[in-house]
Amino acid sequence: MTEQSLTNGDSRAFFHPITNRLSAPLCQPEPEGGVREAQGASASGHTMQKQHDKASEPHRYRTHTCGQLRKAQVGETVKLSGWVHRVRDHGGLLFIDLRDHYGLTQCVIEPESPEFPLAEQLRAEWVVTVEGQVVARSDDTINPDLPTGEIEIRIGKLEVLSKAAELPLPVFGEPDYPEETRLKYRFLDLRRETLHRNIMKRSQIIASLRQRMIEAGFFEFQTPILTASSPEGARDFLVPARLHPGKFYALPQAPQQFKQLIMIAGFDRYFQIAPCFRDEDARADRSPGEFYQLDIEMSFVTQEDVFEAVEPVLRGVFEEFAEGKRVTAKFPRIPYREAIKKYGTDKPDLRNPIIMEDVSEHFRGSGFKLFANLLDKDARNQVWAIPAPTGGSRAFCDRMNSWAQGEGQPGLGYIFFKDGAGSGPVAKNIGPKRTAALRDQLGLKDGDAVFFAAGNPAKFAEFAGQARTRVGRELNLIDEDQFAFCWIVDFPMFEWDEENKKIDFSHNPFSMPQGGLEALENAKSDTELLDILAYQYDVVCNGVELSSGAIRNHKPEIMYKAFEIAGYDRAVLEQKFGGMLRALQYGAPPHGGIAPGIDRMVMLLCGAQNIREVTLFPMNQQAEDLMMGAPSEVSAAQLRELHIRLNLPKS
RNA sequence: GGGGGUGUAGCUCAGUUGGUUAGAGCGCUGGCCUGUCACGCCAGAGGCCGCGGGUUCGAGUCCCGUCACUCCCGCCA
Repeated sequence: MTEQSLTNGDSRAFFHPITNRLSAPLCQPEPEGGVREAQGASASGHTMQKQHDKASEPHRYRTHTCGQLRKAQVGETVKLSGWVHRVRDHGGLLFIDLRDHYGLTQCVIEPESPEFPLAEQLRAEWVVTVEGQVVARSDDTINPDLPTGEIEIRIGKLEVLSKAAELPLPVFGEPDYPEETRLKYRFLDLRRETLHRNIMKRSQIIASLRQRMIEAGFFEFQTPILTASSPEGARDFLVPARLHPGKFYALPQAPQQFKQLIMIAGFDRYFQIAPCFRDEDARADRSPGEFYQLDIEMSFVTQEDVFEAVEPVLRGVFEEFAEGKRVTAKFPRIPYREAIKKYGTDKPDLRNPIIMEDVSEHFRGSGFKLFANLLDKDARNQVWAIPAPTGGSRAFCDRMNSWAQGEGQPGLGYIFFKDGAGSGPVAKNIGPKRTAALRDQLGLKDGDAVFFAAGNPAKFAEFAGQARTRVGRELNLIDEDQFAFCWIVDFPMFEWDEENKKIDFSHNPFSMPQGGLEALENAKSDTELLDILAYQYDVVCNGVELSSGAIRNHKPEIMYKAFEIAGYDRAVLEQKFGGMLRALQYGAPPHGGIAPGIDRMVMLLCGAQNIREVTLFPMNQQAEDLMMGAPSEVSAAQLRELHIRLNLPKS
């Protein structure tokens, strides 16, 4: 199915210039060969065909789908049901484009037909059944953009199954409509080709993931939706417990503890297409409230084992749905600190070829006093170069500079190279020798430029990363034709919490520190503690963080120590993670896992900029479901039963 | 909680330094049309210019406030 569904799912090459519909409709059987039945189509397709072959009693609604008929069926009497996509009324002749999930078929009727008066009344999105003969179109009326374009149905009988009121949102042509309208009438929006195709692709991606995981020896288990509130992380969604006045369930932010308990229970390899709930504000790539993860956990594994299990699944599913784009053959492993130094972020977009470098030595004691003084003042300070191949014009450099100022930076120093020399104020100040040395280190040539960020890298790395991204985009250096994966490894176990002036977990308190208990006990100072790494990793694709994962800490004594370092005493740990701690005391296998975000994978594979384009029934940014009217008020009786009294804000 | 953008017909948008009766395209309704597939042609309906206040002889236009949507920051172990 895989290669073929790719072809069928490919939109652009087959995009119908006029109807905006795919010429190769979603999941339709191929005419010749006939084996090419994609999922979804097959079941009903087979049934229909069988019933048709029995001939005497045609199916109540259809003998074929709207994407199915070809020249081979010319002469047959068929029955199709679907939506009226478009009517073209020529007075003496009337065309109806009939649409269903599988495609589009043109039906035609003439005034002599007894059904003509009814046909004239048809409006967009009415649901109808059409019965009639398949006829070949004459050569000059064939529509080559439609898979069914060689035939049409001469309407014999016409039945209206369901009328449609005037549409708040047209399906045909997919004109731009406000998000609010699209969400309120989501069922109409979903009929549109683009969304319909995205949702189908999502379904196929999930089916593929599931199949790949099962083939790799993982078992799918369900974990509770009503569970206990967990102290760390995001805000919980709470559900009042009727049987326990004053107490609440929480929806799981992720099945994190459950999947570890599954390992401790001896099931060895777990996965789940897991819903996760976090009551945090939305972003374009983040649904408010709920999202899905491919949740994975494995026993008796090292970090390397997790990579070797997960990498083929991700690579495989991306290759399957990439529609020709290249997918990284072997995901490079980049230590966290190296990622920050080279890319200014822990989720680098490796399609961007720019790699930043430390060029402090070229500025130390140089005539460019601003940088030279910075380097003298504090040993931690550095100067980083952001090479900008082909960016060697004053106009571009100035544009970058004013962008930086708009970002609240003092500016963005630069040198651009032409006629064998470096130009710009920085080059003037450091002189030709240092300028040439810089150029050589960075491998730049005439027509290129380089930008500089200076100060304490901990403070400017993020901005430098943004500059790198911007340079890459503005200069068209980003190779859009690939999915570039990498593993980011060796995340620090702890980080400095500036707000509370203390050490805190940088990621997940359940991660195993590299070096184990010894490492935690041997660290003498905050600095040494902050240097401890964890078996904690991310997988990143095209600058999108798909997932975090870790080898878990399966030893209670390490857990106690780690929490102690982060400033939580024993009692807190026992109270908050009692179940987990208890489980660790009765024989826990070493284990680890990961949980790639499914919505983000689908977004990448659909080329969608917004998560609502790959979600069936999304909420808006205020976390409201405009179609169902959620959240909603509830009755006084419901509240009473739950022992809840509202205490609403005044305004 | 904070910042940016947007808000004129069902939709996409135009609307001059503030000046008569607020326009276009698409859609909708009606009529005509026998080969269209973004069909074509003719006619018509459709507006609290997001809402409230202010400045002015006069506000779609200027000012203040507010609301809605969206993007971002905070937040997302």
